[in-house]
Amino acid sequence: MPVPLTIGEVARQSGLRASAIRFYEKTGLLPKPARAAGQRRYDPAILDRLAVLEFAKQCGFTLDEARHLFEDFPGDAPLSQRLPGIAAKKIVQLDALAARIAAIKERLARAQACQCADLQECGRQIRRRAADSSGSKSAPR
Amino acid sequence: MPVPLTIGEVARQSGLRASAIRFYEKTGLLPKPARAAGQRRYDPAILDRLAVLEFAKQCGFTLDEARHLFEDFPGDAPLSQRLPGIAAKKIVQLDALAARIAAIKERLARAQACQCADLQECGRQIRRRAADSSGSKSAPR
DNA sequence: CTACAGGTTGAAGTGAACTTTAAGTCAAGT
DNA sequence: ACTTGACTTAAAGTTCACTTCAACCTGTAG
Repeated sequence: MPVPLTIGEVARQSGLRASAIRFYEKTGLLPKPARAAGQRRYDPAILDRLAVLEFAKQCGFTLDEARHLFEDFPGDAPLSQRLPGIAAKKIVQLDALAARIAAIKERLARAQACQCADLQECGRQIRRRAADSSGSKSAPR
Repeated sequence: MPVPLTIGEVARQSGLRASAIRFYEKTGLLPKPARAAGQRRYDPAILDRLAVLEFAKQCGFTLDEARHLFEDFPGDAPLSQRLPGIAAKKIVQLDALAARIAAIKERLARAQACQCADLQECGRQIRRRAADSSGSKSAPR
C-alpha cells in the first residue's frame, strides 16, 4: 500500500496549486480520490497522471481535449495508442500557426520599412494588400 | 467634405461588427465620431484607421498595445516611426513562440512513438524528462 | 483548552475581446 | 398613423482555466 498524499503534498510535488487540482477533479479530468476525515488522500500515481495532463496542456490541448485523451480509451493504454488521431490534427494546427508567425514577421518587417507619409497612408496600403490577396487569386482573366 | 458613413456601413466595409466598433470607441481605441440625430457619422478615413488596427491585431498585439501604437506618437506619424520599439519586442516573442511550436511537435512525435506499457509509465517518463531538463543543466559534477 | 496549519465547500471573481440583451430613439416609407 | 430598419445605451453574458473568498471543519502541538 503506497503512502497516500494530501492535496497539499500533491500540489508541492506537481507544481500545481491545490485549487487547480480540485478544479480538475470537479471538471472530471481527475478521478475522485479516497478521503480521510473528509480530506482527499491521493495515491502517488496521481503525479504520473498529472504529468500526462501537463504534457497535454503544454502541447496546446485544451482541458476538454485532454479529457478526451483520458476518457476515450481503455484504462491504461499508453500515449502511443491515444495520441495518433488527436495529435495529427494538432500538428496541422501547429504548422498553420508556424506559417502565420512567419507571415506576421514578414508583415512587421515590411511595415517597419514603409515609405508612407502618414498613418492613413499605411492604412490604405494595408487595405489594398488585403483586398488583393483575398479578392482574386493570382490571375484575374 | 467626404460622405459620412453610418456605423453599419463602416461595419460592412471593414468586416467588423458594429458592436466591436462601439467597443473600440468606448475603450479609447477610436476617436468619438460626429453625430447626426444621435447616430455616429464616420469619415471614410476611419476605414484606414481600422485597417491599421486589424494589422496590429493580426500581428498579435493586444488592444492595449494597439492603443499605445496610436497614442504614443504625434498624430499622423506612419508605422515606420511607430513600430520599431514595440515590434522588436514582438518579434522576440514570435521567435520564442516558433521555437516552442517546434519543441511541441517534437514532443508529440516522441509521445506517439513511445514504447510505454501503460499510461502511467508515460507519465513517469514525462516526469523524468522534466526533472532532467530543469534540475541540473547537462553536466553535474 | 486553545491556537494553528491545513483541509473542505460553493459561489463569485479574473482578463481579454467582444457579443448579446433589453429597452428605447429616430427618420423614412406606406 | 403606423411599421420597419437602423441606430442608441448600459449592463450583463461568453469562453477558458483557473483563483479567490467566506465560512466552516479537523487533527495535532503546546
